[in-house]
Amino acid sequence: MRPTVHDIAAAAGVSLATVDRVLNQRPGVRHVTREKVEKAIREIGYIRDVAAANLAKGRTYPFVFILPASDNSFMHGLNDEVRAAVARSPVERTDIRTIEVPAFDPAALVRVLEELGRERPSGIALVATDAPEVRDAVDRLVQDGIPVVTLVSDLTGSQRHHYAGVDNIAAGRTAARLLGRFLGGARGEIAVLAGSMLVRDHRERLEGFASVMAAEFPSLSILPVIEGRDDPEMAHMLVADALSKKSGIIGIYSLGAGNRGLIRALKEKAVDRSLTVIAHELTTHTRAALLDGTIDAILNQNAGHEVRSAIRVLKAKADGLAVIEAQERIRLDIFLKDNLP
Amino acid sequence: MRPTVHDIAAAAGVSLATVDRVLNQRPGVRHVTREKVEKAIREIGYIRDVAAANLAKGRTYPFVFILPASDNSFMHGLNDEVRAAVARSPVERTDIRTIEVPAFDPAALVRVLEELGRERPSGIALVATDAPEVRDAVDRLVQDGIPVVTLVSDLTGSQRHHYAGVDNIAAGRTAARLLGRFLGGARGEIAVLAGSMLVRDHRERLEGFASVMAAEFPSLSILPVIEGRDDPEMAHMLVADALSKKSGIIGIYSLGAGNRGLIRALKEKAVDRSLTVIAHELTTHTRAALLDGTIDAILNQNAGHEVRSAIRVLKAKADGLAVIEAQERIRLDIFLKDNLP
DNA sequence: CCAAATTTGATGTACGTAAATCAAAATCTG
DNA sequence: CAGATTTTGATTTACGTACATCAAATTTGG
Repeated sequence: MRPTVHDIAAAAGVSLATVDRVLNQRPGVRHVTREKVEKAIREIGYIRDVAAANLAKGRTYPFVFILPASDNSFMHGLNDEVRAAVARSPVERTDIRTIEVPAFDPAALVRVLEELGRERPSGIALVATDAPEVRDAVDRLVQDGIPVVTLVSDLTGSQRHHYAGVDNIAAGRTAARLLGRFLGGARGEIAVLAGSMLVRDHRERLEGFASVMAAEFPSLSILPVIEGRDDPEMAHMLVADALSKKSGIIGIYSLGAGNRGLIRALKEKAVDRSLTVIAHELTTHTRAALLDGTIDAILNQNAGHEVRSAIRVLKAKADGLAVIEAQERIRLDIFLKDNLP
Repeated sequence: MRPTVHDIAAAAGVSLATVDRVLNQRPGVRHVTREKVEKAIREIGYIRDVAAANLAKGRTYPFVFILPASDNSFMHGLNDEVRAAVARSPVERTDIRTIEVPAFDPAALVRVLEELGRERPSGIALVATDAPEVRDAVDRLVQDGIPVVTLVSDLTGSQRHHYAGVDNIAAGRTAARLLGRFLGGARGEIAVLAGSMLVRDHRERLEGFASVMAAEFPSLSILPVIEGRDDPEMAHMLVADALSKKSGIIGIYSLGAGNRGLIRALKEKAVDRSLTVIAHELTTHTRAALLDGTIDAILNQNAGHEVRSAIRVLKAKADGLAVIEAQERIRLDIFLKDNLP
């Protein structure tokens, strides 16, 4: 049987109450006694039974998720995953609330964060808009002792405790290599469709993409970035326009959302041309496009994993426990038409 | 507060004892009463507090993992992951034992399975060698009510409760598409290195690979499969030999283990040739080869996820609970040099 | 050395469920 | 309808930890 608090008490030659004081860092224990108990804990290899502890505490974790109000499949999916987590709340002892804020609007995000500073939940997860004022607001929360994790998009130079999202520079690099290799040694232009250079994940993807392109595929040149604000309508218009004007385009990297519009433009404009297309985020639309050959590869981040990871990290931080970074690493999925889930 | 057994009792107008009898399917409850209680459970939305239940039961799950005694990095990694799971045993209330059996030896595997049939652990996970006698042994265990999951390699037509591994046909198809597209429209021969056609995962990878190759990349022809028995020495010898004799080889698909030998052969024999190589399993060796350009892509199954998934499934089966198939799906990782973890 | 302050011990209750026991009530059998 | 059988109720203990209370012992300061 695994050792219990009673075993520690016996081993250290103190009472249960003292063991409890040491374990839960309550005051009123002399230094020497505390060390004696800690030694016993180490020696008999005691591990707290978390289930029993939670049961006794009856603790619940009030968490808040701040999500952008974007009308694209990825954000809808993220929303669904948060709702799924809410559904698991009774089992996980979490109490999750979501707040929607306008997308790409640092001021609105800051207002919500300041409001939460007063409310003091056990943890906050946010899809960050990368702006100095947001960073400052997050840093204030962290200074106040509230656990904060960024979700999907990180916050430059902030003190946030953790980032639950993919390595976007690596994602961009991967996209470049796939595109470059799929195109063989062909010569031509590559169009890049992004949401906004205001969000860090898009900037980073572009950065990674451009650096590998420049270093390893010199026969391909990148056109100025098209910013579609993750909006299908806007993306459609801009891409259709680019395809009409530039006949040298042989590849497209769509690093943001709003792929519905991109796909529509491709089907209208590029039936005669054979474009190689790499897009982000697996949705109903990108999936269908991958299967029918409109898109050649999809890079994906699993929203469910991100949300679950964020919750695990927030819990750990709220309890002052360590996070196993390797376990919380979010993988970049690469989907071809053959390995779709 | 979430409802408890007391709330059910009150709602159904019966005693706690009766509720307990219904919840834990103990005998001695009239049909009408049982229905009354079940109705109350549904209506107030009671969910059993698993933590409290496990605490009360003090139950542990004796599980057995049967692993092949193969000297390759992947099996070593799998072993490590099982050991890591053993380390987590006290927390997870599992009691995991591992048994090593000679690789590719159905008879030895059957002997172990029959032995376990007498011992009756709470669950068995095995890396299956795909043979009829193994299938029969597994089916007997299943008939006996012992939960069985296959790990990494599945068992044709058996009654095993679950398979914790990747979709190997999809893996082979993915490898074919990557190789085909990386090679552009080039014409030439593709060598395939496998471990043994005795294990189902290798057969399936080949099947998927060959079908996409035939359908979509007719300019590439597949050479007869080289069987290296997942052994680095043997793989080295066979690949070196093939490279010397066949000058038309422009690509290699290594679908099994023993990649150390393959890489050594490539570095010795193919310095002057530019081969496109796709291999399975991310190990120290394949990782280095990917980074230095000897290998172009690595398909990987995360052994840690497979082991943890197997344990979750065995637990669920042992408790007679449902498995969320979507959650237990093992993803196929695709690594280029840019997205290595 | 005494009083005050600090440290430690002893003990009990709670969390939600499992499981057992024994008594009481209801139902069935002939 | 008596007696046997089945069903139900009431109650208790246990799991391992958290947390609170009060008393006793020890240490500290003056």
